[in-house]
Amino acid sequence: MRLFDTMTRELRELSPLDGETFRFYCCGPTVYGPAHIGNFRTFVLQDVFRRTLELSGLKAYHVRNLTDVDDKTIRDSQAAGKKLTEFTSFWRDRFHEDCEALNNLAPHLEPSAVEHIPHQIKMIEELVEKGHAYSSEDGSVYYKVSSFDHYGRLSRLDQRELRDGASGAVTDDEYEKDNVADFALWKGRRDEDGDNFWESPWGQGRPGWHLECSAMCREYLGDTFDLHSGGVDLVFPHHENEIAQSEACTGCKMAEHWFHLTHLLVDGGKMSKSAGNFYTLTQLCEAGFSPAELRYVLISAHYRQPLNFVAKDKDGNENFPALAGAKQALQRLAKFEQSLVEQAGAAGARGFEAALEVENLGSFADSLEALREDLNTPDALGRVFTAIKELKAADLTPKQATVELAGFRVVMEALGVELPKEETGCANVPAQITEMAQARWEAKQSRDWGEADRLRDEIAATGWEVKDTKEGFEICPKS
RNA sequence: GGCGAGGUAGCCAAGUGGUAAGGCCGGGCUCUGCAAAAGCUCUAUCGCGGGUUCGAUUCCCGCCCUCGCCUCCA
Repeated sequence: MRLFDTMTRELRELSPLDGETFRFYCCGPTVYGPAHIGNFRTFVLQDVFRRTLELSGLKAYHVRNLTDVDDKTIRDSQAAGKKLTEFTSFWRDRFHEDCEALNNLAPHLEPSAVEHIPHQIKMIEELVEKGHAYSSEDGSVYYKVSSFDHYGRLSRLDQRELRDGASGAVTDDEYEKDNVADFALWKGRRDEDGDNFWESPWGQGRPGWHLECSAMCREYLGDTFDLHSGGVDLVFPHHENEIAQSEACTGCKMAEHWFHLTHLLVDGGKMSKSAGNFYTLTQLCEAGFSPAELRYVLISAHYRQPLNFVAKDKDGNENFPALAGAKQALQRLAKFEQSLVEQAGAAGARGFEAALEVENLGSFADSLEALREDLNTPDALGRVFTAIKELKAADLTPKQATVELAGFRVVMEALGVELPKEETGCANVPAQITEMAQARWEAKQSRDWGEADRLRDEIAATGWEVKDTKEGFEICPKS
């Protein structure tokens, strides 16, 4: 499989350094609140990446950390009057629930930052010893950027003119740095941190953000590993700083490949709480959409392209046209799968494990190929629908249908798309409504159209909708 | 100011040096009492101006516009 590499700015073939297992690290969430759909664009596409890798026959080892100690987790746990770990484990669990709902495969390993503070301290000691870090009077330790020749390579910093404080995010605990570009490895204890401090050779304090990833990568993936991934915003400074820390420490190239995912936009602009366009999975589910529908939207654009999540229609109503479209598209995919099942004469296997076994993808080979070429999810999706159109026109033998069905399912597994189950009406229909629907059915059978339509209107007035099917009728909440 | 991405049908979104995938919506048709569902089908010359070329949406130059990032935000 080929993938764009941020460092070299070119598509590169992926092959495991150790010849066996492709080992990669994804920067995980900071667990201090609900993850938003922008976070999930990244995590979902990383998941599609991992699935594609495995379905291509490569063995994968996926590590994704949890940032469960930093200034925000400390601040918000204090505000909530909770112990740090109690606070972060709550949000960690919510994150896991969302990931599962979105059908993301769990990473093989999910190390937590707060459980690796000794590893971080050890690394800082090494950096101080090698002259790449210095401590300040307040008990903080900073990385000396000027000591690392390659600093800025990933983000092409040498070509930039950094505008001091352009992001408006410089915080006051950065006062004691020698140079603005230097960053904290260790931060001295502050009163407002409460119980959240750890002992270190520089006194009590807390770890800096960038270091956790360097320490955990080294611990679980070694000095050099295959690929490192995260959102584009992490290119600078986070990944730049990770490289500086790790490579200054080990003397080895940290990662062979850098995989960055472009942000999601909402209605053409940046998502933010203040703009009122900050969406979580829970909110979208409450609005009547499913996680699978969100996933479909999230993979509908190429990962190096901004994805415009349309939340408001042209009249400004927040009714999520993008998700409504996804609902339709998934419905069609499900119908198609069902028709193939009928033609094949068997239900067949389904699921990621089963997909790994399939070799002949039939008409869907192109789609997997599209994923293998720089993870082109929209192209893959387009090819799926094109194949469907052709297959519908064809007269398949049961054997051919079986092959196509298996191929189709492999691609759905690669994308991690879960198709909606065939709906057989709604479970919570009030008895009174069911009786009316039954009466309408009887009127209809006796060809009393007037009465049948009258009853249907009457039912509609209560918020329910009767639809006829091949065998009879079904009742759903009116949409 | 610097760096980066991008401007393709009503919306979303691929792609290519030889006149542009796919999805949603919408229109038409078929089917069924009607409706719904389903099936079939229709809808663009690719921001603007130059250049290179037999030929550019695709390459180069200029311009306009949008979006993101610029030290702890996926």
